[in-house]
Amino acid sequence: MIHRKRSTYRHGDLHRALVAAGTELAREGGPSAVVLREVTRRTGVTPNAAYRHFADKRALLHAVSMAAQAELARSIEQELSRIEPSGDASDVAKARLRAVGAGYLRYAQTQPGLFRTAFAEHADLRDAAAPDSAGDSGLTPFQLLSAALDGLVEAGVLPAERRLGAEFLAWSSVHGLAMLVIDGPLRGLDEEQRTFAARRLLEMVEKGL
Amino acid sequence: MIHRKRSTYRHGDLHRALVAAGTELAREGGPSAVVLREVTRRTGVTPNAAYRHFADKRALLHAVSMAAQAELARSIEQELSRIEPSGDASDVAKARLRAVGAGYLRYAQTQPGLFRTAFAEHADLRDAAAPDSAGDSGLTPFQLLSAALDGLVEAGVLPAERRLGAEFLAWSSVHGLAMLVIDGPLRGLDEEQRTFAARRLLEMVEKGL
DNA sequence: AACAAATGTGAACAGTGTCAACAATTGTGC
DNA sequence: GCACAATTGTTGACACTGTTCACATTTGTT
Repeated sequence: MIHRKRSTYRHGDLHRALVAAGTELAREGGPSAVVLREVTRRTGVTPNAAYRHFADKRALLHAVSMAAQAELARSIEQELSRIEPSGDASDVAKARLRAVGAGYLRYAQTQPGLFRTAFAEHADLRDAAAPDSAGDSGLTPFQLLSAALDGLVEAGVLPAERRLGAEFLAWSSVHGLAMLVIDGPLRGLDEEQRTFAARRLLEMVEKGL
Repeated sequence: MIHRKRSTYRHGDLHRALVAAGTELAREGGPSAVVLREVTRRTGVTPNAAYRHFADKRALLHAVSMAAQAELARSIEQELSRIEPSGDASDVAKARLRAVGAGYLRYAQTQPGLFRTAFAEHADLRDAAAPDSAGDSGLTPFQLLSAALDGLVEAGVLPAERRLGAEFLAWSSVHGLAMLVIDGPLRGLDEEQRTFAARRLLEMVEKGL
């Protein structure tokens, strides 16, 4: 067998390239669309090359999931940056919590494939604090939510004794709406209905927390 | 080629048998575990036999999903049957809404594989009203929730102007908690923490609706 | 310069969903 | 009764997937 010099040796940053290709696939078709052979195909490399950087297909998908969570974090951060510091501290604190929810929901609707990928493969609570899944601020979606809730307590809006486990309640509500809207039974709602449902839901959380 | 009499002809009710086998697979390993060839293997039939009853693998999975929703409905119904009619009508109405949520969450934790299957394949709002996904009472999970909310309005607990879209809010919260607990980042919570979170969540919904 | 580690390729295997052609059973019109 | 069509299953094949093992080539180390 003749072997000439290979041009595609030492790709340079194959790890990152594979994650990037997988992310694009997930963006278009969700977690099931990220198939190992297609990822390597798009990267211009042999299927087995992926095994030098990831133990499994699952490991690759996990990396893509982390990247998706980071994008989600940036969506939240963007929403947070919109709010202007008014005089009332409690109003600002409330606005920040709503911004977290709004950013979460906006990302789910804008990038349903990646959103589903972010939570498809079993993510641990450790992942929710891993730097891979953090946005530009260095905080993960979960940490951004926690910070908003802390702010609510500091501003005196939320009693301290209700703070414990509050992220679970807020997260559940928003996450559930996102899931039901993008591929659950609430799919097919038009833009107006969705924003209405989102607003009502965030009001419910604020009131019922 | 010699062809003798076949013993496995006219299975009788292959359609139902396939759904049953698929349901068992989903129960053990979630939606990804229901693989067409294994389903037919367990039913003692050739892979292609399934194509006489289902257009696709997706169609088979959809049927399993409907069956899972029916089981979910029965879990809710069981929880509803536990509540005794006390004197106060508003207390009963509130208890019924909590029962719907409790049955939902209990099923998600008891049968995570089937629960995930119920909402894995894109379910329409039509499916939420289809008789295939109804429990013994003839109502689907969504319809059971709607009925509970109607009861809340009748009892004067929930103002009528807040009734519109209320199922989406309640459903989102409970569904989100279920998802996060069974394979989301909230996995690993022990029994006590889960029931605590469930109680707090249902309180939040009742208060914030 | 010799050698080991890292990073890619090639060939192969079991397993999957699906299709086209065929066969056996069951039902139907005369 | 009986030819004939519809139903329901089987056989064989194909393209595709994730993964393993052996091998080749490049890069880093002593």
